[in-house]
Amino acid sequence: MEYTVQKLGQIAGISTRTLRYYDEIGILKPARISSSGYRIYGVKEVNILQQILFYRELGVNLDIIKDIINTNTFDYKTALIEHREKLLEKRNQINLLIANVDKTLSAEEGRISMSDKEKFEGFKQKMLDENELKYGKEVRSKYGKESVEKSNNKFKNMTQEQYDEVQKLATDVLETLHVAFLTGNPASELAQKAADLHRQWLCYYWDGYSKEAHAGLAQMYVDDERFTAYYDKEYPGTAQFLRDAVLIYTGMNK
Amino acid sequence: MEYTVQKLGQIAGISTRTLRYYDEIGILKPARISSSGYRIYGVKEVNILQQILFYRELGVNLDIIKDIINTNTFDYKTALIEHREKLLEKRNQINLLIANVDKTLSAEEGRISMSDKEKFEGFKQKMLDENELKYGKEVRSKYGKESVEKSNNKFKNMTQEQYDEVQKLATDVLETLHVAFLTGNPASELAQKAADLHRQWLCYYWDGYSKEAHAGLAQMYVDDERFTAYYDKEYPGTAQFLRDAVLIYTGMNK
DNA sequence: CTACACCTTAACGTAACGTTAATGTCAACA
DNA sequence: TGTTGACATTAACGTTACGTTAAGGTGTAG
Repeated sequence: MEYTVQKLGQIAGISTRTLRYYDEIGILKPARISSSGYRIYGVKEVNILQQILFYRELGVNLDIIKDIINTNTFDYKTALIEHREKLLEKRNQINLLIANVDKTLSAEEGRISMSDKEKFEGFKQKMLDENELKYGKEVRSKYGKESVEKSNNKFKNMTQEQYDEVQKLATDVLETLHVAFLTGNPASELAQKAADLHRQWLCYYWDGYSKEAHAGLAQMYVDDERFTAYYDKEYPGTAQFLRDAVLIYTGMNK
Repeated sequence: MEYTVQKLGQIAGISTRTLRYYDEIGILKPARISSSGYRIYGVKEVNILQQILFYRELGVNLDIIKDIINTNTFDYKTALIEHREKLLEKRNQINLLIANVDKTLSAEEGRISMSDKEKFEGFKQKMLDENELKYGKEVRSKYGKESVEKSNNKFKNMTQEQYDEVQKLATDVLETLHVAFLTGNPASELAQKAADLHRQWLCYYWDGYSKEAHAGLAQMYVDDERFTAYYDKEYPGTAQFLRDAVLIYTGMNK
């Protein structure tokens, strides 16, 4: 079976230009050149091309693909694992970009809702505002405004007892956390208790609990200095400790 | 406050080349040109530059940024929301790539298991140990031991009947495929039956079935010559036929 | 007056091809 | 045999957002 550029291009689903380019950069040379100067590819070249396209689809750089196919002692598996790492990194970058866009969008909304704030009154309302100010933006940016609004509604409908319970939970979390912190082990029973209390506390604010969101918030406690300051006030390092505990608690620690 | 290229570049954290380029493409013109031809920027330009850099950080194309800052009737919010969509799409693509790499890696193991299986029929545990020795450490360190153990347990817990069923399914897939192949139509009933058998077979190896992953694997059968060789052994073209059938079966054939 | 830091324009290089442009080749048909 | 149309070839510019020389003019401190 011999193929010209177009035939090979057709069965492989790529352009003739691509084949010429691959010839040019030495990634796929034709089996031979016809008397009239045509590129003629054979079965071996088809297989190599399949390899190339396979890696290309995975987003691997052509230079590296060149190494892959030129090195017969190539470690296929290691290469894929390394490539996977790169993809994860890329995804993280995009996640960051998304978070930034979200933040911007919610900040924009924040400005608009500021004018609506006159409607709000009462101490619960004040608390809400504070909460909003403190956590709204970040949480909103991460999990969408819907959940935050749900949370606000939930909070507005709290009874006095429920409200007291929340306050108590908040201090419980902190106290348990501090004692656990002294043990130094975020997997310890006490630390896990703290993480569980933290989850309970959260559930007063979030309508739908999810491990991912919980772990994400815990990570934020470390990333955002305002949160860090709150938890580290008495014992520096507590925020990080809480994050570790929550990661274990949620099973999100890889 | 007036700035030359370098001063502005320093406070903005960008190169002088970038500023000249922005001038060149008309995205940021200096306030005036000094008698000696130097670019002189003012406060207004600093603000515009901040805008530019802000959008740039979000990954927005310079052409679009140009529109944004040149159009006073520009709808920032819509633009950002659209940009967000694009980012989400990109992330999905990367997720797909990651999933493909993962499946490739695990399928690779599956393939090795298969060839070993024939040799060591009846010695499942021994094979498990070998697998563990060869790949356990590496995969475990990269992906956490959980998934590997899941896979092992799944395999270990197979009854003899289940094991036979897998073997039978594998040959069923191949036989059905070969007969269907002669019809030449991957949408034919028989070809779809083969795709379904293939799915059943897969489900013995994959913990969570998904159309995307199934289609991805089928594509790999065409892209990777080792898989191609397996399916094309008797009738060349079978791998591609299976892929087409699976693409139709999963509805991923656009 | 001389360094020396700073400014300028011009032009090539990057990754992976797409897209003309100008021209040669092959098979088929009148 | 001549023509047509589908194929092939090389060459070269265009794409993004600058980095990197190169060659030369300007401003100011010593």
